[in-house]
Amino acid sequence: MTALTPGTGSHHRPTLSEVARSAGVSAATVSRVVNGSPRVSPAAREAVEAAIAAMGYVPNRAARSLVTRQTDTIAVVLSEPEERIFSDPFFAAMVRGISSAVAETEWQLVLLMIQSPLERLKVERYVTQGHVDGVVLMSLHSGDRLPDLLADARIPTVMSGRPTGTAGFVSYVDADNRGGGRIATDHLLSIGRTRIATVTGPMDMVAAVDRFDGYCDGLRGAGIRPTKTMVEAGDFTDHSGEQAMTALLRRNPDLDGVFVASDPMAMGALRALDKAGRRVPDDVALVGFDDIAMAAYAHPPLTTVRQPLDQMAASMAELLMAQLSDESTYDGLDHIICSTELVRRVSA
Amino acid sequence: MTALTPGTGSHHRPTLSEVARSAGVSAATVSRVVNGSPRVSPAAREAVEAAIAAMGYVPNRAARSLVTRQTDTIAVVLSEPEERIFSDPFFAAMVRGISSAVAETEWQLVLLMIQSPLERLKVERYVTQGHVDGVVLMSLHSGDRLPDLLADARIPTVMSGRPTGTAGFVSYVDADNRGGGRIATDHLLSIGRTRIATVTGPMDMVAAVDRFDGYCDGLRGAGIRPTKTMVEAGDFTDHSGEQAMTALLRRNPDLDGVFVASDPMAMGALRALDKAGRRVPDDVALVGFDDIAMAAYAHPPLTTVRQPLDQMAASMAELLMAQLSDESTYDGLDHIICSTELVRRVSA
DNA sequence: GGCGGATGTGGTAGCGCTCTCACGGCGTGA
DNA sequence: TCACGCCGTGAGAGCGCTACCACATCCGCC
Repeated sequence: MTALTPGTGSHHRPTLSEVARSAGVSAATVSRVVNGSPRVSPAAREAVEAAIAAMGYVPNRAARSLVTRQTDTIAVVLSEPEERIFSDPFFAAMVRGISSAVAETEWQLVLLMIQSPLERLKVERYVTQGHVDGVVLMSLHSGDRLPDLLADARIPTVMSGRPTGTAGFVSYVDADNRGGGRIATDHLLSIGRTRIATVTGPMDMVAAVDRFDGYCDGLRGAGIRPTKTMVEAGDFTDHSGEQAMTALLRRNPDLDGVFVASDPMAMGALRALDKAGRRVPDDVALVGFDDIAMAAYAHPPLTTVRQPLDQMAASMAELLMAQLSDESTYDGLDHIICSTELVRRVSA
Repeated sequence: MTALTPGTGSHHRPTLSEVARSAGVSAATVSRVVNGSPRVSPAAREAVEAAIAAMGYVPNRAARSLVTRQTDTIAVVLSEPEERIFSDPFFAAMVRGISSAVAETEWQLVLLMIQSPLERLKVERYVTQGHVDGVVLMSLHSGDRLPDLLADARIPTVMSGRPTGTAGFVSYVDADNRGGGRIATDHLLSIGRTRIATVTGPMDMVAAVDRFDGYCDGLRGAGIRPTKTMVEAGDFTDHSGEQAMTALLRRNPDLDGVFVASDPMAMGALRALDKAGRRVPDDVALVGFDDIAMAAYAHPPLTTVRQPLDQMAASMAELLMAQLSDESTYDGLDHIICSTELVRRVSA
C-alpha cells in the first residue's frame, strides 16, 4: 500500500476540496499547487502537499477535462490486421518513432487497433467524443470516415501516407515513393540493364501506384517505353512476390533487371529467380523497396530503396504537435514528403 | 463533411441541452435517447434523433464520466522495449487474444507502452487518474509500482504471469511453467536420455524459475539429481541460447538431452549443436518452450512445449470482465493457470 | 367510478475541477 | 503620508452530463 487510506471501511477517493479543507486553504489554492502555478506561498504549498500525500489524493481527469477541454493524450490509430501490425517492420518503426517523439512531452500516447467494422465504429466514437486531443492515422482504408469525422470535430490529425481522393484537408507525411521508384530504376539502367520488369504493390494503394510511376519515369528517362508484359502486381507479401516473379520470367525470359516494390516481395522474387536458375545479379539484377532488416541478410543481400521511417515518424509527431500547440492559426494543410535513398548491396 | 455545421463562423459543438431545446424536449429526454433508454415515446425519440443529426451532436465523454464514474475503456499496459513488443510472438498473441475478446463488448481497448522511467510515470498517472476502468498488465518489471497503485485506486486489474513477492492481491493468468518444464524433461527421459542439461531463462523472472523447477522435478522423478554443471542461464534470446549451449557442451561433452526454456533460445542452441558437430536428435535430443511459429520450420523441426496463448489471453479478458461487472462482490484473488502441452516434432 | 400502478416527461442537484474576479496586505515612489 | 501596483488567496460560477424525484397521464381492474 502506497497511500494511507482513511479509517472508513469503504474506499473514498478524496476530492480536491477535501484536500483544501484538510490543508486549511481554499480549493483554488490546491488547484494551483496541483497544477504547479508559481503564485502560491511556500507555506501554503507545503501544507497542501502534505495533505495530498496524507490523503492519497489523485486528481480526477474527467472533471479537469470537462473544464479545460483537453485530455493531454493523443492516439495512434492502427487500422490494419494485427498480424501485419505485429510483423511488418513498418508499423513497428512508426510506432517506435512516434512514441519516442512523444515520450518527453506532456502527452500520453495510446494505441488503438481497428480490425473489424465494430471496432472501427468504437474507435470513431472514442476519438470524437473527447478522449484524445489529437490523432495519428496509420494506413487508412479507402472509404474510411475517420479523416472526415476528425476534421468535423476539429481534432488535429496527421496521416501516414498521402490520402486518396476525398479525404481533403489533412496534413500527412509520406515517403517520396515515386522518386524511390525512379532511383531504383535509374540504378538498374546505370548498371547496364535494359530489359527491366517490375513487381508492383496492390494498385489500390497510393504508395504502390507512386512507386510504379517512378519506375515508368525511369524507363522513359532512358527512352524506353514501359510495357504491360513487364509489369505484374503483388500484394506486398513475400508469397505474392514469388508468384509475380515467376509470371514475369515466363512472359519475359530475357529480362535482365527487376524493380520489386517491397522487400518482402523481393525476398519471394529472389526465390523464384533461384528456382528458375537465374543468378542474381549476374543474370537478373534486382532492387527492392523498404530496406527492412532482413534485406541485408538475403541471398544475395538486397539492394533496395530505403524510406527514412524514423524521420517520417518524427515528422508526423512534429506536425501533430504543431497543430496541437497553435490550433487557432493552424491551417491543417501541411505535408511532408521524405526523400528516399538507394542502399546498394549485392543484388543490383 | 458529414455534419451540417451551424452558420456561425466559429465552430461550436452543440451540447445536450441545446439539442433538447431544438427538439422541444428536456435534457433528460435527450439523455435517455442517447443512452438508449426504453422509456421514451417514439415521437420524442424521433424528434431528438433528428435534432442530433441536424446539429451534429456528439456527447462529451468527460462530462459523462464525471457523473457515471466510468469510462468504458480498458488499458493493456505493455511494459517492454518495443523491439520485443513488435517481434516476440508472445505479445502479438496476447494482444490479439485480448483484443478479440474485448471487441464485441462495449469496452474500448487502448494500448499503453512503457519504455522509459518517464513513460512509466505518465502511464501510472494515466491509469490512476480515471482514464480507464480496468487494466491488463503485461510483464511487469520487478519493483513495478503499478500493481500497488492500481490496487490502491481500486481499479480492476489482471496480470499476465504470476506476480513476484510483494505484488499482493491481484488476479493473474499464467501458464503452468513448472508443469511444462516437467513434461519436457519427462519426454527426454522417456526417449532414453539420462544426461539432460537445461538452458534456463533469466532467473529473476518467475517463468524462468518455474520452468527450471519443472526440469528438476522431472529429473528427481527419475531418480536423477540435478547438478549445477548441467544448468546454464540465458536471457530468452536466440543469441544467448547459442552461447549457453556452447558452454554446456564444453562442460558436459557427453550430454544427450537438453531442455531449453524458450524457442528463440532453442534456435540458438540448435546452431551451437550444429557447429559442435552433434546431430539432433540422434546425439542430443532437444526440447524447447513456447511453440512459436518458427519452431516448426527449424532444422530439425523443434519438439517444444506449447503454452495456450489464445486461451491465456481470453482468460485474462474474462477475469477482467468479471471484476468489471461485479466489482462489489469481487475479491480480486482469482488466478488461472493454463496447462501446457508437448508438441512432438523431430528434435526429440 | 375510483384507485393503483405503469409510463413518459421535466426540473434540477451535483459529479470534481478550473478560472475569473475581487479583496486585503504589503512594498514602493512621490 | 497617500496613491499605486503586485502578490497570495478565497468565493463562486460554471464545464456537460446523469440520475433522482416529482408530476401528470393513461390504462385496467374491482
